Amino acid sequence: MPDESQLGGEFTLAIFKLNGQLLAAGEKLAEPASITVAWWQVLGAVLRQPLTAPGIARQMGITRQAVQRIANRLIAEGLLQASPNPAHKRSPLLAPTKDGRLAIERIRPGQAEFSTRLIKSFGRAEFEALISELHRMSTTVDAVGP
Amino acid sequence: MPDESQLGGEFTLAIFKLNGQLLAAGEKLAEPASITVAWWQVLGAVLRQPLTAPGIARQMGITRQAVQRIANRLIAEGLLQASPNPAHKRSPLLAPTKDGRLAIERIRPGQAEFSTRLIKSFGRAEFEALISELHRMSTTVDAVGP
DNA sequence: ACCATAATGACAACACATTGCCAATATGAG
DNA sequence: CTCATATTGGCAATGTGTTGTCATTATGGT
Repeated sequence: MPDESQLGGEFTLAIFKLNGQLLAAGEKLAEPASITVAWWQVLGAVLRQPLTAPGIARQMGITRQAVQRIANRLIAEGLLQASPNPAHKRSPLLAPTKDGRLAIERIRPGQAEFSTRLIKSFGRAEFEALISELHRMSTTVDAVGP
Repeated sequence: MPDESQLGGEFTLAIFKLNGQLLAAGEKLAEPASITVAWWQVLGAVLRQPLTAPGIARQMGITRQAVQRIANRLIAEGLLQASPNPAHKRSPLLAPTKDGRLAIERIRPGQAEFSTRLIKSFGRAEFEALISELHRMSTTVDAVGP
């Protein structure tokens, strides 16, 4: 059993590194719309259907407080709007404004271009297989994790 | 070409999620030593040989300022010590103190246990293959990236 | 040896995420 | 209906990372 500990560390570092690389790539892609990656993620979460702030947080896998602060900021910037929620008097449904959708639209071409080049360069079949393995790894970490 | 854009997004989200999961696991593992994951990483970087703060940063792939602040904190906590650097009068070499090594030692068993269980559950061959693909993906992102 | 350039440490401002706490509001079991 | 419990938004403190700036110190080409 050659060094499980070291192998685990190598895996962790590989994920951390890729996380940083993708964040940096996202910043560049989001720049033309003058928004940050976090704003992009929140706006993206409500493109298809309005959600409450805690609902967005659950979908993104981060805390509701983090989403709440970004949502407040996005509302102040006029990119997100709150509508009364019939199911929750205290928790309005959040949806992008026209400007919010415009911002996402301005990012889309660059994102599509980047994805296309990345997948082409990495190999489409291998790309899909990698995603599949990453999902399986997520499940495994949840099952095993300390 | 079915939706490269969506596939790219799915990949990014998978990496972000795993990043969060591994950070959370790391926090739990580091807790018995009362240190954070960032402290652990910095201490881990100088276990084998002393490095300067910018040297640690280059190895970790983050900015020297981020490392510097953590290093200053670790020195204040008595986990890291600075020794004169013959090659750089302004940039001391940083090495763990006895307490610093003790802290890492206290983490090691849990980390080894977690790694072993993770690799066993995921499959060793698949685990190694995944790391290899992640490295290849890092290279691809660097080559393609916006 | 000299001087432009690079590297380093310190400091500040900002973005993002976390935990913990509080008060107000839903929700659901009895 | 009532009351314990869960959810929600707001606020504060903290940790981690970034960029930018500044003064000081090395480094290297001429």
